[in-house]
Amino acid sequence: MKTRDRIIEAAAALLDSGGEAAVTLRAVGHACGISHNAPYKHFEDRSALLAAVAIRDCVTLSDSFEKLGKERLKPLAKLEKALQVLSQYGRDYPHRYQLLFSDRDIAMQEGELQRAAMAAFSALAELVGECQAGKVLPRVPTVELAGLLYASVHGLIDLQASGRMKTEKGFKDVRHGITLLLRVLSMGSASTGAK
Amino acid sequence: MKTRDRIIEAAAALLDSGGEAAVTLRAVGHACGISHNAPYKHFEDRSALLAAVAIRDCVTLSDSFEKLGKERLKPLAKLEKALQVLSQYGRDYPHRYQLLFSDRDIAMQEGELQRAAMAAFSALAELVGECQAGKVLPRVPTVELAGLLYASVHGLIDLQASGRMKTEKGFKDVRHGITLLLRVLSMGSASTGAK
DNA sequence: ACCTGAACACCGTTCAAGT
DNA sequence: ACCTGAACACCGTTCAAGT
Repeated sequence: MKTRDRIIEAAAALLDSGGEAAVTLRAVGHACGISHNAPYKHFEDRSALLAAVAIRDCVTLSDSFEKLGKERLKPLAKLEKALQVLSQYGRDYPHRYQLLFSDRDIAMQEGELQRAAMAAFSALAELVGECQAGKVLPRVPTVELAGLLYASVHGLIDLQASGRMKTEKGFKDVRHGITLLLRVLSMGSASTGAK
Repeated sequence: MKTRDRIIEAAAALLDSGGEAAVTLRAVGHACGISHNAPYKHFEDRSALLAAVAIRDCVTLSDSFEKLGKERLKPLAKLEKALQVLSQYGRDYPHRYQLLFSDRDIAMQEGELQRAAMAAFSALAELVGECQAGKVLPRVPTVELAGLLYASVHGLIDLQASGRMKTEKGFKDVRHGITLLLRVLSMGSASTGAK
């Protein structure tokens, strides 16, 4: 495995176990058996290294969504499955989720990350469009509905990832929230609703 | 003004202008005309100071929600106004918003912050309940609907605060997203819907 | 009770030097 | 092309000492 990839992997592992603050170049270097400033030969600076971690995960997610689009399932089932993939990622790797979907500095990165993020969104929007065609989601502009749906699910996942998902606030878990969301949304489209 | 409050204010100002990384005890001390370790006489550590900033804002928001509940307006108008107050806060102070509603370490704080956050949520849930009684929101358990609504709006605001609200992804602004959300939700309740 | 200055361990980043 | 060690400026935190 190339040094560059080993550095990314070490950074991801440190991020998972101790949060962003734990991703120090010294710890990364030590985990890879290199000096603390060797990473500078592979990445511009610390922020570029974190971006590389985010890009790797974003590409993985985007691929999952595209694969899901080709499965032979009902549109709504496909959409629900895609959203569960996202929420599973948020549950398993809360720090990486927040880096990819909630971090301000990461969002400023241009280029590769933007492209990967847009690809993921487009794959999701396509699934939403199929649901509308099948009359299981309301007939409002597709991109807008996809954006709103994505924002809502992001809200649920981020609430959990940040440790704010309390039962007193009406939350059981993200999966339950997504199911409720789709049910309430589909109520406004056709007679598919109920229970 | 007490030194303690001046420290909080200085921290909030630094947070607004340069993000969390800019809130160094040295900068805070300098802004207050005291030494860089004087804040330790008022707060346990840096994280407790940040928590104090979050608590102050949370109490302000909670008060706003309570006041809104007493206004003479239609339930849905009250609810929409409350959500706009929240989104306005997110637009004006994105770093403070993310500290209060997206930061992991802040969420771990017990006591005062938890109480303020719960009070804010309860005030919101009450408005949701009024809407359901007025048949403009679907008849699902009130806390669950309030939780879902809060999560969705949080998702919209956080997307904007983190710099991810791109028009290609179907977003105009948070206000527009909230309106769309309430419209789609109310479609599934009674004949109030349409356009 | 509140503040200061010096000190410590830790960090990102730079740079001259090595293979 | 890739790596190292020393150095720099900057942190949070602690502590003895001052009023």
